[in-house]
Amino acid sequence: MAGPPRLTPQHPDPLPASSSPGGRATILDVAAAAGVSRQTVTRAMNGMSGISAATKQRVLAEAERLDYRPSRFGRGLVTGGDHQLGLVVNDLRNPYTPQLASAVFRLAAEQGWNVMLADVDLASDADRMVQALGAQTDVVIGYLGSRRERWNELLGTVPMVELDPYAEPPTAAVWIDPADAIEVLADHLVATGVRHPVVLDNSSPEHTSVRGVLMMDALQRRGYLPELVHAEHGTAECGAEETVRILARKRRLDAILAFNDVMALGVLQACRRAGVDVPGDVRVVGVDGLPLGSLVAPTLTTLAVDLDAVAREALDLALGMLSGALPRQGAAVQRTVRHSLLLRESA
Amino acid sequence: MAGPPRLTPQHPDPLPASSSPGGRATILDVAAAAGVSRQTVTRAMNGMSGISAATKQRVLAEAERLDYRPSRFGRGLVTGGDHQLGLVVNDLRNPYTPQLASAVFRLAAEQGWNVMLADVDLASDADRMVQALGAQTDVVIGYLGSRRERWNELLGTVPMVELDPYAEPPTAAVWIDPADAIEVLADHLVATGVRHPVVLDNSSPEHTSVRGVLMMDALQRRGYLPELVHAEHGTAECGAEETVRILARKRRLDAILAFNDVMALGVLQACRRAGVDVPGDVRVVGVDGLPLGSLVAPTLTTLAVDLDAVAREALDLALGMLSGALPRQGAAVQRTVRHSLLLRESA
DNA sequence: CTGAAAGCGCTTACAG
DNA sequence: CTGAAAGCGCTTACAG
Repeated sequence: MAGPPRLTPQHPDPLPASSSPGGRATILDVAAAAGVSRQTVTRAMNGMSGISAATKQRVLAEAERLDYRPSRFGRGLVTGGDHQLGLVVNDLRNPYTPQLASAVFRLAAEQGWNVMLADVDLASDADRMVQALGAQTDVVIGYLGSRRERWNELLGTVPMVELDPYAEPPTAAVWIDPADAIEVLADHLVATGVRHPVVLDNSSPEHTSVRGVLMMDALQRRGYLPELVHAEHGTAECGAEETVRILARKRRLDAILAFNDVMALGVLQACRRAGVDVPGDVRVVGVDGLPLGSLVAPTLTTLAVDLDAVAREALDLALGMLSGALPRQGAAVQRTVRHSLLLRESA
Repeated sequence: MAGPPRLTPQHPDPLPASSSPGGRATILDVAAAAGVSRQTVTRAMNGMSGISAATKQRVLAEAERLDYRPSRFGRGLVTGGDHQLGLVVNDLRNPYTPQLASAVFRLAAEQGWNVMLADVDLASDADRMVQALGAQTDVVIGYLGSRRERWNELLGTVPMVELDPYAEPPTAAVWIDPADAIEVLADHLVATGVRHPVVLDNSSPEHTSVRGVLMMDALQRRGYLPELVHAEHGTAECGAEETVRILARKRRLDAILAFNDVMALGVLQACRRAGVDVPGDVRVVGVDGLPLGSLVAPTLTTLAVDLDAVAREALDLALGMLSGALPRQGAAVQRTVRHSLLLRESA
């Protein structure tokens, strides 16, 4: 009746070739160590039913001893995993960036999406970061600047939504358009008696920014002869330095239109230190509408943009492309969000 | 010589059961559609060598037609995937947060780590976010506050490094300790002739913050009878509102120590509007050392913390635990970073 | 309560 | 240049 005696006990799972010499412990290592099958390990690790308290405890102890952590890839492969969104930004320390990122995070979370962030401004290996982002996410949103073609290549099949493109984009994009607000602002400057405005652009002499061009044009069409100043960085420090130079050079000057709010904050600071009254002597205007602008004195007049709207449009495009409801090219995947003049004290 | 004729062409890969009705196309769908094997699809998708231009083009065309994107799980399972770090923060719109996040991102990127961010402050489903974060990352760093026990459970086997714990933590942690700087500050207040300081805490009457307690204690030991004011939120608005109340109530008052820089900015604004000179009438001090504090007038004196150091210690702990060089419990996985007094104009 | 089987979607050898 | 085989680490049925 009895068959030949089994000399070796039947092992529930084949022993792993080597118990991970160098690599992480796997579910089979734990199973072997605890003398159970891998699905019993799964039950213990995930708090599932159908396992005795004693077995569970023994498995968990072995798992801890082996420093076992389930692979997110193995698990994701079978469970499907979560939806993941990549966000490319330029410098988290610029107050604009977290304002945008926060809006994206909030909306994404509402839809059950996780967000991975890549700050490519301070990165020496931005290409690697973008590629890694693409490898870990289902869709990428962000500021791509002049590197968008290269990054679009790097991202391969991962759909991309560009924010604030500097020129007609090859992919989906959300334009952030200051043109209308600039017209309103120019009218406001005329109405308040400005005579000699300066545009403080964040750009190089070879390449004026789009918003710099729009500002100059709107002023010229109203009969102004505005000066255009190029500042290398869009920071408060740079804004302050350029303002010191401008004030030293120009006798007549009664308005400074800065490229963004952060630079305008530097302008305000430089004026304050030079004893120049804002808005009495010089009116100052920023762009972005950061809450920060209402913390300084005088509070900052600015061309505000609704970053919640930017985030909403971007996510809408991203999810639309993913679901197949939207194409991945062409006019159907372009949206526009416009600035609006936010009058505070500085102009 | 010739064998029996093959009536049906040999298919390189078995046809997928159904060409993904509802799900995403897989590599087998593309292989079938292009009439090649899956490894040829891999070659085409990943720009590998060993594939003819014609085949590659045909495969890529089919991939595009089927909207095929390789699964990051399938790929990660075999390639090992990247190292991924989770960061839990409280509110990206608070300027402190991006400053910290930026430091973590920069250091993580230097070591080839990607970062996933979860902002749990504005989230209704913070628990789900933390769990999702744990599922996608190898280690989690962050501000956990009173929810740290629950989240530690949720994270399961994912190691955790708590930042700025409010009390002795069960896990690895980086303390951010203002005690020394507060002593230096208190001496400074004495030296500059302050008589009637107020501590503006971000807390409830039932539970004063650690730093509030330290401030009160340091002042009392120097013979002061400081008043403690509880502000509900750590925002500029709240700081301004409380300051208005304090100014209306107290005739004698010559220093306000705010819970953080952002609140202190609100204090400065309220003083400015009330015609109270800072630092002439009232000295104002914040905590954090945000760059922002040097953009206002007067510039903000503050207890600064080196967030690069915080990020460095946190990453060091995280990577140490992951490599097994560090235990996952106990004193060995606790670090401390101290504030220091940064004297600017407001005190 | 526990385990044997199958399979998630990919890539990396290896063979031709 | 192309394909057959094996396997990454896990979970989900299913069988006992």
